[in-house]
Amino acid sequence: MAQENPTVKPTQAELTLLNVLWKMGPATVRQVHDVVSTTQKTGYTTVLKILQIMHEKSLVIRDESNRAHVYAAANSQTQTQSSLIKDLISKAFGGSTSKLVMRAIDDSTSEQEINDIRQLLNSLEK
Amino acid sequence: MAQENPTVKPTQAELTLLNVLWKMGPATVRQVHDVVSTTQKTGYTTVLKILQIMHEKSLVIRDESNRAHVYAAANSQTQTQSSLIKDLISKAFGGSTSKLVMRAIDDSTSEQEINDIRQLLNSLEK
DNA sequence: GAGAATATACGAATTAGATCGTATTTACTC
DNA sequence: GAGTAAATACGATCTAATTCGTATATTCTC
Repeated sequence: MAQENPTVKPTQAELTLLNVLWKMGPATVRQVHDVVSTTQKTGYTTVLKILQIMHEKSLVIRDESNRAHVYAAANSQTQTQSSLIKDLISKAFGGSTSKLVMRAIDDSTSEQEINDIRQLLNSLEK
Repeated sequence: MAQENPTVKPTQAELTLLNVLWKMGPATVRQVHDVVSTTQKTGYTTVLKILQIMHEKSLVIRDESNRAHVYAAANSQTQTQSSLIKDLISKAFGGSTSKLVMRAIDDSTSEQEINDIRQLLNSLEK
């Protein structure tokens, strides 16, 4: 399952905007800003600038056919999650996925989460 | 299981040095540098500086009783791994541990890793 | 079509991370 | 105790991330 592009790791701020784009689908700067500004006090031009930088990095694609450009995530949420996990595993878990999984499970507190994981594992066993 | 300190998230370079300290135990700048320089071309004073900064941040403790200070990780590897996972879960998995676990398992490629995880799950079932 | 509203573009300021050179201090060695 | 070796301290540079102000361009609305 080779990655098409070398998968640039998004920064903190970039990830925040990607989360919005994954949830909403393609959106204008204003739409993205409206969403993020409900939880953060981020200026409109800040969101614009970050999206522009992300476009340079090919983290997003944009449709410039209208005055208000429409941005969309270039990579799927799943792809991005995978590359972030991979990065963490290599940097902090000596490359061992099972160590990360064990730690994540050990840390699970909520009963709901534990049940979810259990089901996940059951479906894996067959 | 409350955290004693507010758990500062180590940076990339800091994590590299922490990995050495966790493996070697308490060590001098020179010892740390000797190890990291086998895989990277990092200057001695760079390692020194980063350890000093980490000391300010309380990521490491140091024994100054001898001329060559002896540094040790302030938090366990397990603690640090947990906080890094927690951070990733909140930023990229909408707070869902099971989603992260699922993604990690889905991405597992090596047969060995898959077996390790399977065993981990079996031991969890009882 | 003048003016208001709204968009992008651009560049500056700030902060943090990473790197390293040089200065200074400390301790051995003869 | 003079000189060398080796340690820490300090500060400068460079880059990247983040933020936002201002300039400029476009489109609506009367």
